[in-house]
Amino acid sequence: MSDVAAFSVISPALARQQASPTPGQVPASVRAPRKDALRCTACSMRSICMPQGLTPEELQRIESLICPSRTIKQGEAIYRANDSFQNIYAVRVGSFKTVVMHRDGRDQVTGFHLAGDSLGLDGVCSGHHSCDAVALEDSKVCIIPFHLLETMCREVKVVQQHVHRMMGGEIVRESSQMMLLGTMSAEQRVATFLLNLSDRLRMRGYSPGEFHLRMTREEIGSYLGVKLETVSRMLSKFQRDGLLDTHGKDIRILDHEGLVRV
Amino acid sequence: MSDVAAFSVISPALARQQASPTPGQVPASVRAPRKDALRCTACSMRSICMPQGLTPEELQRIESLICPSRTIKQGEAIYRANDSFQNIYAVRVGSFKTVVMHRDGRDQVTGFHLAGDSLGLDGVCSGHHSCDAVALEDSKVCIIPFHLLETMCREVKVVQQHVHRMMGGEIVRESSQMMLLGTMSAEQRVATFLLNLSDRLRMRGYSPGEFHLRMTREEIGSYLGVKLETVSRMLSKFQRDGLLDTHGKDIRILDHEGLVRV
DNA sequence: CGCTTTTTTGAGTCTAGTCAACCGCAGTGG
DNA sequence: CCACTGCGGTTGACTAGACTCAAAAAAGCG
Repeated sequence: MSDVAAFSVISPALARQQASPTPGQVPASVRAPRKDALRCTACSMRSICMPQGLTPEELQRIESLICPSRTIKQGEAIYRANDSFQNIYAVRVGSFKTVVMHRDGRDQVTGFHLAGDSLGLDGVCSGHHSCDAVALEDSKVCIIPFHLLETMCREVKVVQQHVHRMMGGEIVRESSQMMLLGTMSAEQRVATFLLNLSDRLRMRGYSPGEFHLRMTREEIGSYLGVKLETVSRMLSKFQRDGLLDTHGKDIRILDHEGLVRV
Repeated sequence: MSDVAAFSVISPALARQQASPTPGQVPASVRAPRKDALRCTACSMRSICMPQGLTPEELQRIESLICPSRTIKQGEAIYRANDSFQNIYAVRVGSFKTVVMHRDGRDQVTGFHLAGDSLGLDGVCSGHHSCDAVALEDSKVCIIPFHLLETMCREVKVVQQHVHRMMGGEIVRESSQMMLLGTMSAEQRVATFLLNLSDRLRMRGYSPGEFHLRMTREEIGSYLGVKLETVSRMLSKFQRDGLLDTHGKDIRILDHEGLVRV
C-alpha cells in the first residue's frame, strides 16, 4: 500500500534518513521529485543493487533498461515456478519470500528478500523460474530484462562484475544455508536466523536491535527446516533466557552475544 | 594415478565408448594424439563444460586460455577456504567434494563433483573461496583463469550465456539440496542421493544401475545432513527391501521406481 | 464485534542421534 | 608368516530432540 519499508523501523530518525524516499521526502537538490523518485540515482538502495564506479552515461543506460516500480500486493507473486524467465527484479520497497514446490505438495521457503535484494536469478539456467517469489507485504520491484542486462554486461565491465557478484553471492548464501540445515540444532537455527536478519537490517540502515518480522512462524520454520511450533518454542526459550524480548512479530534483541554463543 | 573415470564403470563397453580418451584411444581422425588428448575438441566432457555453437576460432581462443590437466592426488585440495579466487576449474578426470568449515570445527560437505562439473564459482562474490575442494580420488582438472573468462564473456555471447547458465545451475542445484535438507526424512535423503548420482552418471554415459561410490558413509552423511550410521542403516534397509544390492561402496540399483517412491 | 489466522503451550510419540561393540580389510613391522 | 593397528562400515541398545496432535490464547481483519 504505502511505501512502508521492508521491516518496520523502530528508530525513525535513521529510517527517514535512509529509507526509500516517498514523494514528499525527496531532497530539495532534486528538481523534479515525482519522476526522480523512480530513478536509480535517487534510490536509497542504489549502493546495494548497483555497481560502483559507473560513469553518468552508463548509469543512465542502466536506468533506461530498468522498468521501475511495479507494485506487488501482499500474497501476490512476481513470478511463479515454471514461468518463463525474462527479467530479474530488484526489491525497491517491501519484502518477499521465495518458495520451491515439490511434486508431492511439500514446499519450502528458500529465502527472504529485503529491499535492495535481487530476485529471479533462479531462472537463468533453465530459462524457467524454479520457485515462486511472493510478497510478504505490499511491495515494489524494479524490473530488469535479463537479456538487456546481458548485453550491457558485454559492454561495461563493472556491470558484468556486479552481475557475477550477485550470482556468486547467491551461491555462497545458499551454501551457508545448507550448512545451517545440515548441522545445526533447532535452537541454533532460530538464533542464526535472527542474527542474520539483524545484520541485513543494519546494513540497510535500520535498527539491528529491534524489528518487526513480516513472515509467519510457519514461514520461518519452513526456511529453517523445523516446524512452526519449534520456532515458537525457541523464541519463548530465548525470552526466558533473557536473550530476546518478543511480542508476536516484534522482536527486540537483548543479548546479541548470547545469541551468537547459542 | 591412471586415468580412472570418476566413478568406476560396471559396463565397460559404454565406458570405453564415452570416457575421457587415454592416448591409445584417441580417434584416428586426430593427427597428433599426445597433444590433442589435452585439447577441448578431444575432451569427452566438452558437451558438459563448453557451450555449443562456437566457431572454430572461438573454440581455439577458449582452449588457449585454459591450462589443461593439473593433477590432484586423492585427499589433496585444488583450493581451500579463504584462498584468493583466481580460477575456476573443470573436472576432467576423477571426482571431488566441496566442504565448508564453520568456525567451531563443524564442517559440511556441500557437493560432490564429477568429471565435466565446474568448481570454484563460490569465490566469485568475495574474491575468496568459501570452501575446500578436495579430490576423492586421483583426479585431473582444467584451470580456467576467471578474469580471462570474463573478458571472453564480453566478446562472445554464447560464452557469456554458458557462464551464466553454469552459475544459475549452481543456484538451482543448491536450492534443491536445501529442500532435501529441510523437508526430507533420512530414508528419502539417501534414496534421493542415490537417484541423483545415478542420473548424473547416466548423463555421462556410465551405467546408472551399477556404480562405485568414491566417498565414505561419513561424507555422504555430511552432505545429507545425517550421521554416518544413519546412512549405513538406510542402505541396509534398502537392501532388505530389495531396492538395492550393496557391497561396501559398490551399489547396484535393483528397483529404481521403488527408490523414487520412498 | 465475530470470524479466521496465527501463536503459544502441553503431553505423548518417534525419528535420528549417541555410544559402544564388532567385523573386514589394508598396511606395517616384528 | 602372523600379530597389530587403523579405518571404514554395520548393527544394537538406549536417549534426546524435534515432531504430532490438541487446546486455548492472542492477534488480525472485514
